[in-house]
Amino acid sequence: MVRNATSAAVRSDLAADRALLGRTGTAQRVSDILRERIAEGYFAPGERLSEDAICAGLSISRNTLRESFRLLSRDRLLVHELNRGVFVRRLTVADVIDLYRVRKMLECAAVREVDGPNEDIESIASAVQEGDQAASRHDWQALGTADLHFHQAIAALAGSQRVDEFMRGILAELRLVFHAMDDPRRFHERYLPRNHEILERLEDGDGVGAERLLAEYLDDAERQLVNAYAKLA
Amino acid sequence: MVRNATSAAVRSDLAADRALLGRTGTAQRVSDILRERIAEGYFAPGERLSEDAICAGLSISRNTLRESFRLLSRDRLLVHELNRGVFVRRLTVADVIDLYRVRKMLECAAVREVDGPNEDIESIASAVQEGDQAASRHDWQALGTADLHFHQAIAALAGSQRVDEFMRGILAELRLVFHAMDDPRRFHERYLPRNHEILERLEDGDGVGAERLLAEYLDDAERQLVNAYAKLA
DNA sequence: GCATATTTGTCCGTATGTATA
DNA sequence: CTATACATACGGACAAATATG
Repeated sequence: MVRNATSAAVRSDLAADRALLGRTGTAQRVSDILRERIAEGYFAPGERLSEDAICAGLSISRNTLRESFRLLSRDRLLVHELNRGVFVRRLTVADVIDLYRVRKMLECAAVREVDGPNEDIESIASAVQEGDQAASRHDWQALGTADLHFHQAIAALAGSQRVDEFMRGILAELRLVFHAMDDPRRFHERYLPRNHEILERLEDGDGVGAERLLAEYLDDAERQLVNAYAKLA
Repeated sequence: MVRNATSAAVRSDLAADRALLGRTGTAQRVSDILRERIAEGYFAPGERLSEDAICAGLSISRNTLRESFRLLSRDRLLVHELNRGVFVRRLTVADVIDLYRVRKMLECAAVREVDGPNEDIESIASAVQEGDQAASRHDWQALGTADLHFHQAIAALAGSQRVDEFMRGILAELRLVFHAMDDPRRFHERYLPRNHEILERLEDGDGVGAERLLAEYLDDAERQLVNAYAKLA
């Protein structure tokens, strides 16, 4: 009986894994855990991740953990130095500039095509709403993630699975930059009203107008972020 | 003496590895070998790659090979099915459309910014020249890769390391599509003169003119490729 | 539908090489 | 220079899933 119940619980876990197609089990699961830890800043940029320590902590083998490390290195969240181990990525100012160059290309191209009602705009609107609620709660962490959701939704206007995935990676890297800064409040707070404006243009079907606002937004954000980041490095 | 000479030779190999920063040794090397085999069509789309067979063939352990598989899966060249193994990716028509959507976004945005002399245009010119030579040799395989080099150089105009890498992946996927087709000649041959035209515009600093030609090029190529590919699937 | 062989998933132990105190 | 700690890579083992008869 008990054995059956346990077996059923395990089975449903495996079924859930199977649903997410690429799942290979442990390695993928572990990489998701580590990705989360990195995203929330538990592992700081520059920190070295010891194989033995994490193996022991998560009760997995070195081989499995190494597979997880590979996945995260591929996502640029970890850097692998030969015979030295893996470290949480520490981005340079040049990286920040590169990230914003990519964002300008993708996000601007995505909004420019908008010339009428588009159902994908709903997810942009809900990201803006998410930001409003976070701001009213004075939850600046949540405001930051709402801003990322906003721009992820912007990129999704392109309607390309690969652009979506690329953008996810870009924003995950950007999160590393935000974690290196002390005060996320002032940074994200300033841009909330501009997200509203961009949304309005899109809802009016004015893609080129939205593009202009978005380009200004990204230039300002890049300038401010580079200034703040250069002081730390 | 002999021992010293051998040691020196090995050392220079390792030094070369170290120079290419991300090198982690065997796994990376093996993934490069497999990537090459896939690119040249030795492993056909849909084919399963046996762990034992490749381990034996390359004289490496399963653990190392599995790390290589991870790397290639991350590049979308292999797909990993749980408890079934890895297969060479087989792209759908939707994938082809997605790939061209990305190309239009990136390549058009890259050329649009050109408004004057640019040293990066040299590599575009040499790719065109590479295509001319391949065509004169009637080497259609080489013509195909020259075309890919051309578009890689186009994307490089953006001046972003991440865009370069993304584009490399996009074009590697596209190679899988070309391998599924029988006659690469007619496909690539048609577009060589258009590459010349685009290059001329860029050398004249006419970015927007180049963008228009490039957009037409990509639309035509997509249409033709989708038609040919739909017949196979 | 069942029993088989094959293949993958995961883990362990170890020998070797590398970096660092 | 030595010693310690760690990463790399290998080979073997067993369970679980899949493919085959």
